Amino acid sequence: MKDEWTKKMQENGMRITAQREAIVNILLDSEKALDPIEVYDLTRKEYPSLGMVTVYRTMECLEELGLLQKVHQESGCNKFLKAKEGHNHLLVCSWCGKAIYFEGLDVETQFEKIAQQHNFTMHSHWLQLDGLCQQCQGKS
Amino acid sequence: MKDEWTKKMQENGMRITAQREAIVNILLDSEKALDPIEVYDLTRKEYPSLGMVTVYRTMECLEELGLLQKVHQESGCNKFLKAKEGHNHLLVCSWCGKAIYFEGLDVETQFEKIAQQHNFTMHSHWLQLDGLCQQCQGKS
DNA sequence: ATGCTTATTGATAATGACTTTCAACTTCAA
DNA sequence: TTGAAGTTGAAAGTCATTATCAATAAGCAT
Repeated sequence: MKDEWTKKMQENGMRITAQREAIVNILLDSEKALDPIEVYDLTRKEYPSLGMVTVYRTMECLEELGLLQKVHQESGCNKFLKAKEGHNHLLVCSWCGKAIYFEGLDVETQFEKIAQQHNFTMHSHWLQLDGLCQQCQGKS
Repeated sequence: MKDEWTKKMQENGMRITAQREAIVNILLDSEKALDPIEVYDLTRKEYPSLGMVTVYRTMECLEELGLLQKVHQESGCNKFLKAKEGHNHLLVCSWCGKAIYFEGLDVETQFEKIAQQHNFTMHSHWLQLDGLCQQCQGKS
């Protein structure tokens, strides 16, 4: 997965720097969506001199390359999760933030139908289930 | 609808002021989700001395009362739409912002099933279709 | 209607997230 | 190895949102 990211970054003219590697490692390791400050704090454990600006810039690039995907939660709308191609259906734990892409739901056709009924041309949809994962049940 | 809002506001100890009435009018009239600045600008046409802070506070209260619902869009995550009880399925025009609550989709059971499969207890879900409404087709 | 308690208002200041700027530094292709 | 071009981080700037507080207004009790 890291190779894939590195490749895509290089292909798009991005240089691989130590800072970017550290940031990418954090993002790839995380099973929850992270905002820039969280990434900053986590990454500085490995790379203390890292600047906040670098985090913003790197995450922006990674999103543009489709490697990161924005996740909106109660806890913030600036959180990013490693993207999973063609899967924008998410199950998110509202306590710990753990995010799981799920499949096995065949609703796209129904979505299209709804859109047509209202004379909309649909471009994208967004489906997110919020709840508590097994570890966090009973905590809220 | 306005009566309903006024009633709910009063029941919860909120006083009905001219400013709040003006803000509520704007929100009830709008067929798209608005952010605080948009509400501020629109409302000042009727009530020029209105302060930004009042907009923030009023909208916050209205959200707490369940009269407003947050809508996340590309254009911002601080937009609010008049809520429709029990309907969190939205069709949003990505050009003009027009938002329509839709029904006729029976997916809650499937959502529950997905959650169970991953040992989640689901609390809420969020479904939004983004596209272009009839008037805006061909504009983007 | 009148007064009084208490919520509300808006100007101002403060905060906090994010962006811009720029000189020094690093990557990587030649 | 060298140099052009991308990258970095400190500092300053911007913008949305929040806190503060004295003045004001709502609405209840009289």
